[in-house]
Amino acid sequence: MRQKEHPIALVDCNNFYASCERVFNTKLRNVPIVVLSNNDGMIIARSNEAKALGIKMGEPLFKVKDIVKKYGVQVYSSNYVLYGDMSSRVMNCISQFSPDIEIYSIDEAFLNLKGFENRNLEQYGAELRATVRQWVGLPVSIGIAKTKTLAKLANHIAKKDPKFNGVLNIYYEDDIDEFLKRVEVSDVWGIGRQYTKLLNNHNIRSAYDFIQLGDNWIKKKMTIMGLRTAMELRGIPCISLESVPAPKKAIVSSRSFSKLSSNKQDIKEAVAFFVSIAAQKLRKQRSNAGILTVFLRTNPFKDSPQYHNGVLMQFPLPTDSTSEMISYAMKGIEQIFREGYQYQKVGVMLAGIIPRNRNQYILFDRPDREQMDKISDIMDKINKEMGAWTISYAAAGTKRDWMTRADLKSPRYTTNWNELLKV
DNA sequence: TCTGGGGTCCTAGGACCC
DNA sequence: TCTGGGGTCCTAGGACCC
Repeated sequence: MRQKEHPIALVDCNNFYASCERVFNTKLRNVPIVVLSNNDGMIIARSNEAKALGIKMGEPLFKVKDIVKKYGVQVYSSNYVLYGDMSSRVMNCISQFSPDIEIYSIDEAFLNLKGFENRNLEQYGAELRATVRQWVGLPVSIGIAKTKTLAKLANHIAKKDPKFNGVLNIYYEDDIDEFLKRVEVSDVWGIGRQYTKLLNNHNIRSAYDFIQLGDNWIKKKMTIMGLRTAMELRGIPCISLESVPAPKKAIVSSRSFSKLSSNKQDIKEAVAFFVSIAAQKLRKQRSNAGILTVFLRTNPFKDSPQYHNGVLMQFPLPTDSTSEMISYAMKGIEQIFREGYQYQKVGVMLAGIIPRNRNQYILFDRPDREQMDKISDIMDKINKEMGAWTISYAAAGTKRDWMTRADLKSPRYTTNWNELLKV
C-alpha cells in the first residue's frame, strides 16, 4: 500500500522583484511598478497595480512607453544583489517553520510538513505569512496540499482570491474538484504554451478537464512528464522534495551587449569575462568541467544580416581553471568569429561536469596543474573578501563598455554600506 | 532607438558495435 | 541481386520552469 501523503506547502513571494523595490521606498506603496530584464529590455516583474494596467510579462519596455507615461509607472532595472539578499532573508525566516525545505527558486520554497498533520495547517500558514511580512517586509502566498503540483495550484488560487487571505490549504479536502475546476490548464505547473494549445484544441480548459483524460493519451502526447503532472493533480505524489540542491550539470554565462558590436577584441573580452564567471560558479560547487562551448549571435529582431554559431571544445582533462578555459575559449572565438556582422550576444557554457578531485590526475597531467589550482583559489578568495572583480584576468578587459545597461537601478540597500537607506 | 538569463528533463534518430 | 536484431552512447531539438 502507498504511504500516506504528507502535507507539502509552497511559499511564494508575491511579485517578488517589484515587492523588493517597495520594501525600501515608501513612496512606492499602491503605485504601479515594473522591473526590467538585463539590459533594460523587457518587463520581468510587475506589481498588482501594473498588472491591472494591462502590462504583460515579457513585454518589451518600448511597447508600453505610453502606459508608463500616462499612469506614472515606476520603472526599475533589475537589482540582483538586492533580490538575492532579500531572498535569503525570506528563506531563513521560512526555515524556522519546517526543518525540511527545498528552495525552489529565488522567490519560492517547498516545505515538507510531515508530522504537522494534526496541527491547524491554515493557522500555521497564516503565522508563517505574518512572520515573513514582519521580519522581511514582503508579502507571500501559501498553498498546502498532498503534492507539489497541488500545492502550486492552491498557492495560485490563494494569490488570486482575496477571500483566502493568502493561504489556501486543500490537504484535508476529500473532494478538490471545485478547486481543480477554477484553475485554467495553462496555469498548472508543468503545462506551458505548447501543451496549452494542444489541450485547448481538444477542448480541455481547466485542471479538472485535464485529469479526466486517459493516461495513454497524456503520455503519448505529453511524454512521461505530462503524465506525472496529471498524477500529481490526482493527489498522487510523483515529484519529491529535494532539500539538498543537486550540483549543476551545465553552467551558462552570457549576456546581451549594451550596444551591438562587430569588434573582435570586444567579443574576446566579453567571452573571457563570461568564462571567469562560469568557472567561479564551477569551483564554488567543487566540480570540474570537461566541455566548453562558446557561442555568439547577431540580433534576431533586426533585419540586418544574421549569423549565429557555436563551437564545442573538449579539455584534455576536466578542469576548473579559469586561465585554461580562457585559452580554449579564445581559440573557439577564432574559429567562429566572422567579420562584418553586428553581434548582439556572446556566451559560454560549461558541460561534462563531474565532481572535483584535483589530485587524481596530477601524475598524468601537465605539471603546472597544481600551480593553476593555487592561482584560482587565491583569486577567488581575494574577490570574495574585497569585492567581485578586484582581481581578474587581463583577457577579460577592464573597460567593458559592452557591458549590460542598467540605468534605472535602485541602490543595494541591504548589502552595500554606501547605499544604506538614509532615515 | 529599445525584445533576459539560467536552468531541467525527455525523446528521436544517428553512429557504432557485436 | 539477397541485406537481422539488439544493444549503447551521444546529440539536437523541443518542451518546461523561474
